[in-house]
Amino acid sequence: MAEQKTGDRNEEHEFLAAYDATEFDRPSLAVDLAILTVIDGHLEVALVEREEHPAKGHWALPGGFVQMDESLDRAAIRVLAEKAGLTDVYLEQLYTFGEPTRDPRTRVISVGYYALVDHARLAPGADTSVTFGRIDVPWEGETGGPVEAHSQIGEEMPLAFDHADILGMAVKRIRGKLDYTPIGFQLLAETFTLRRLQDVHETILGRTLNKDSFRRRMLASGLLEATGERESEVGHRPAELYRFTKRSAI
Amino acid sequence: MAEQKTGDRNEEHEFLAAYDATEFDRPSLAVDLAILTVIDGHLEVALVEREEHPAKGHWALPGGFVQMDESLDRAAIRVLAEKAGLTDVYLEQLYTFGEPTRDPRTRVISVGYYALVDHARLAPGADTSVTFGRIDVPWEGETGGPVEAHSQIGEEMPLAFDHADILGMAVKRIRGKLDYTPIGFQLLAETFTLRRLQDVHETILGRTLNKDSFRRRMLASGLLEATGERESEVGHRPAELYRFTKRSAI
DNA sequence: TAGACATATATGTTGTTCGCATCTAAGGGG
DNA sequence: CCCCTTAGATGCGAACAACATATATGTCTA
Repeated sequence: MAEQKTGDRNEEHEFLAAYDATEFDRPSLAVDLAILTVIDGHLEVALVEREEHPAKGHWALPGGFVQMDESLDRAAIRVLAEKAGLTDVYLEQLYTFGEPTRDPRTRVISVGYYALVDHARLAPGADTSVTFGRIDVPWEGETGGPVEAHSQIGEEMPLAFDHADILGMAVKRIRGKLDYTPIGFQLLAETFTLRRLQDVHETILGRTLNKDSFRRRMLASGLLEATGERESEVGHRPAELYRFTKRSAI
Repeated sequence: MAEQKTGDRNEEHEFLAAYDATEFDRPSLAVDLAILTVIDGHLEVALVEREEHPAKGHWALPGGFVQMDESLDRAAIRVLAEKAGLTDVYLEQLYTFGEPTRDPRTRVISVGYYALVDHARLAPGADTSVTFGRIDVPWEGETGGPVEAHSQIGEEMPLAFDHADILGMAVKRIRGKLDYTPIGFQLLAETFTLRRLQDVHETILGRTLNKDSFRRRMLASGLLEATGERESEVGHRPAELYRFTKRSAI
């Protein structure tokens, strides 16, 4: 990096003091979260029913406006805690949506995030206002496009604003990422069997995988370590329990 | 989608009319573009020297504020045309940068984009204010992290704001994308030899590739079609010229 | 004009990986 | 104690990658 001279520094300071921040029009800035989990062989997402206009009666991704002193990541973490009562989950920025008409109130730019969480962490609190909806993906592989959602009893859950696009982008992203990154672990408890991990992968990808190839691939990745323990009370031979070696962090 | 009753429509209309758009603080919103090309075996990026504070004397990615009635993509296309005189190039949203302190003037959120363009399209106009700098990538593979730039005669070109991070993210993205997507074509002219295409891939990836495997992979992808023509005046056996079959669009 | 030279293109060989099939292991339940 | 179910290991062939070698085809030079 180049060093600035002291004269430059003073000059810059004066410039900044005189700068008028209202010179340009500014849109509102929000984060919207696709909080994903796998429940009973289905990919599900946290949704909030809108009780006010606009899009009253539709379902929205949990979201909130970004405060002036917080980063985008920090805003996403805050929304995750406030709306879903979750901390320490896998969270990643997805894409930013900025069509001028995406929100009828005013110009709102939404930075989309997705989070992956073990469904077992969702039940206990029940202090959250979110409902989980099952995701219907009308396309194969990583084609991409909007998706829809329905409740566990089959009722449609129409999505508000462009949230079908955000959610579709999230599904596309994790499908792609699953091929070369071990994000499947994030959707499981601390220890799990290889079968459970494969179930998660199959649910996300929407297709069946070869059992042996999957085993080999996972064990060869060096990201799993055997705990030495086994599952119990399963009515058949118990499988080894594995743990994610946190080496590669998030 | 669920139908709204007429009563709901009127109610929503009244709500929107009364909505106060100034309720929340709003950051400025900009787009910054990493316009990438390959020149003489080097990955280069379009940079603009800052002649005013802040970061005077540093080099910045071409960028601009998003207007209130234009989408993010449209803003990026506009900047591409205004600053670099380019139209119809490969352009994709990259990541959004929103650290509160990334711009010392005021809170500025920047939606990063990257563009890929054949370097031959950059020379003729010369009506642009951009200079191309060579990218130094201090990491291997797809590790990620900030990168630096230097001029073609070896002078450092210190990057302004967090543009080293934006550029680093762009390099990481295209390295990853190159493995399963034919974006290399975007950096070449209409027709090209397999050798040229391989050169581009090697430059981007920062490592050599096996020639035969590369040939097979490219030809098997079904995205290339032979033109029947050959290069000429090369001092050795001329190679077949290929063309990108636009089937899969951008 | 013949041959050297450089690179494109084709062919072959080997090792790795993936999918599929088969076999054995180990728990629970009747 | 036998049977059922799923875990986990082993073996085989196809597909594919890297590496090596051989041949084709242009320019350049003596």
